[in-house]
Amino acid sequence: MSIKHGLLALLDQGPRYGYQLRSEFESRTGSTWPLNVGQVYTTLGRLDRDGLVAPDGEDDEGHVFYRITEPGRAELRAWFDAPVSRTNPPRDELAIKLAMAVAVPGIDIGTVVQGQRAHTLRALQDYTRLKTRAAEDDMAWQLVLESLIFHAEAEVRWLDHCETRLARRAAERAPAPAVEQPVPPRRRGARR
Amino acid sequence: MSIKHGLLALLDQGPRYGYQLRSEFESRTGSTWPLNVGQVYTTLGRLDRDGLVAPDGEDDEGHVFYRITEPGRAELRAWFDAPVSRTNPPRDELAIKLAMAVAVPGIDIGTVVQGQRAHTLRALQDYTRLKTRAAEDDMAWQLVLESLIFHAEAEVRWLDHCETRLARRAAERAPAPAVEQPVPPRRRGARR
DNA sequence: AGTATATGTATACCCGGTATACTCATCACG
DNA sequence: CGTGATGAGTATACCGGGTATACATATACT
Repeated sequence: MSIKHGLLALLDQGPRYGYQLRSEFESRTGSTWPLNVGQVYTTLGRLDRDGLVAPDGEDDEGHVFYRITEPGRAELRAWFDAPVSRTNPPRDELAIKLAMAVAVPGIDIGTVVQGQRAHTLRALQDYTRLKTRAAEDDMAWQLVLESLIFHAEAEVRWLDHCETRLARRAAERAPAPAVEQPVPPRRRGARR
Repeated sequence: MSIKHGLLALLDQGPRYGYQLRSEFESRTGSTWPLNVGQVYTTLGRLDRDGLVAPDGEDDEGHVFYRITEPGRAELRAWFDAPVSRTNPPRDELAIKLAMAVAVPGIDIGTVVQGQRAHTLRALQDYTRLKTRAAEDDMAWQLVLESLIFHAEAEVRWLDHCETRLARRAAERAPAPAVEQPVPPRRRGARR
């Protein structure tokens, strides 16, 4: 939903055309999340279909403009008013990977953690380097960068935390390794 | 890609059928990311199409089993070996929202930040409550929960950081404000 | 002149997320 | 005993986001 509302926020500042929306979206988020142009046009189509934006004619250069409608403004307002739900957080591939790794025999979780840690640390360094270069007046880009930094730092801390946990488990298991078999759900008949 | 590989990881431990895969996937991630059954079947179809799994017959109760293939094992191994890319991080709706909010006139960013902060704090409390209840031997679920906690904490810290940044900007923009809006006292922490 | 690059619109395709249809078995209840 | 709720189980429809690509024009470089 972030693209839809992001475009609405931009259109709230005046009519725009597709390519322009992409440029502005990316300059706001500092090219962190490169926005495929195709998504702009498909999203504009859906917004138009839902009555949140409306075509606003073409200029002499052939740019197809859109403007926000009143329902669109209401939708935008609602987006800003309601918090982003963190009760159903988006799937985190890394967390899933480790959750799977703890039970899959034959793979070394320590190596997985270390590889990820190094990778995330590199990303973190890239972010901090970008931050020193960021224009001082570009508040949006700075905030986005700092969000990325905070989350990357949290990830590194979590990875370290995983390592100590896993080490503790390994120590407990070493004396008397116990492997639990996965129990499939109760089987009841399923034949049609 | 996490579903695809998650299913491969489960199938690596022996043939399974669709419904069973959903149950095990959810028990691993502790029901954080409820997995719609439909996705299991469509994903299994794609995995079959790509030769990473193969049908493994039905049992007497009509369960349609799948098993992992050699290419499937290679794919799984590659997934574990390569770190999750944090150079192209997934779109963060909250970061986008604030990046847009700083430029949209007529909306109070402070309110947005406060609303989100309260919401994220509530989610954080839910997580810590769940953590006290988590079975001690359920390592996967614990790790996932701690990942969520670490990220929620990072989000709260980032929101506080945004507030101070925005306050500083406001001060620069309005050097001599007649009346300052009183800022309610910050409550920090609230951790386990 | 030809080629690369930027601007600009649009469509095809894949994957993830959600809802729903449909069947069969078990269990509770009046 | 019948009926209805619930759970197990498979499957499909639909939507939105992500990526690639087609296609056209203008500018710039060689």
